[in-house]
Amino acid sequence: MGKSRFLGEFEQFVLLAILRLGEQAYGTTIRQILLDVIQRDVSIGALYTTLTRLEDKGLIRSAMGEATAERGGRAKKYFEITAQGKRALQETRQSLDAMWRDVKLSFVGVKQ
Amino acid sequence: MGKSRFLGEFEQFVLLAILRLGEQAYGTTIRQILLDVIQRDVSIGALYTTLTRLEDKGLIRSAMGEATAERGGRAKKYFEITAQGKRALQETRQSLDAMWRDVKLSFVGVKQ
DNA sequence: TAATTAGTTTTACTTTGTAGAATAAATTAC
DNA sequence: GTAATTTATTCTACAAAGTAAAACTAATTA
Repeated sequence: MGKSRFLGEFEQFVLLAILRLGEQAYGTTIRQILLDVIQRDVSIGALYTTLTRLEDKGLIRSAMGEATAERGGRAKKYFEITAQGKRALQETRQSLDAMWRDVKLSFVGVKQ
Repeated sequence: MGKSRFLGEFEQFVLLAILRLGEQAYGTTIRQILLDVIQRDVSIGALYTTLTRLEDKGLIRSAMGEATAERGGRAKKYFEITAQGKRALQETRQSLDAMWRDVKLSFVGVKQ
């Protein structure tokens, strides 16, 4: 249950990472996607803190996976985005788009 | 002097508001643009806190305007974005775009 | 000179971002 | 069969960013 109306900037990236990972979204893979796609190297602890908070707010849900590791390791906790999470993501994006609109014009001297 | 590498979500909106206001960017007008464009109603105190922090980080600069009020009121403090601020804004945007790319496909059932 | 008006600063607290260490549960080597 | 190794999550603690409300400032006008 979140009283805050907006997505934090890192929360946004985590939600997007989960979306693009689909079935394969869990701690390690989410961290890796962030590293691959936007070169953002966050500690795994930092990531889990955010995941926990997103779940508390109802923007994602999780389910423990089978303990089917090939070689050692404990069970994975898979995440997926909720309808509310998608909505939050879209609203944030729309606001950003609205603010960027026309601004481009004033952006002289900086490559877009 | 900012050690944190990323723009906060509200910081981003404030920078964009300043950009689109051009010469006319000061407390009241920035607040109003946020309200008009994205229906975000933030207290004036909250806004100034963020403006101060953005300036400390070198993302914007300010200059006191003449005390040319038509009817009462003190001098305005005008803000403008620095080159560093533009860069930060663009980098944030590029990261967001990169993360959104392809994700659209998995977005079934939600209107874009 | 007291109201009024338009604007900025201060104070205080909540929420979000972040790392590092601790813990957990499985597999394999001896 | 137990000690290492591996893969993963949880806990703890603190810094940074978001936010409102109240205080303050400096003009103008009645």
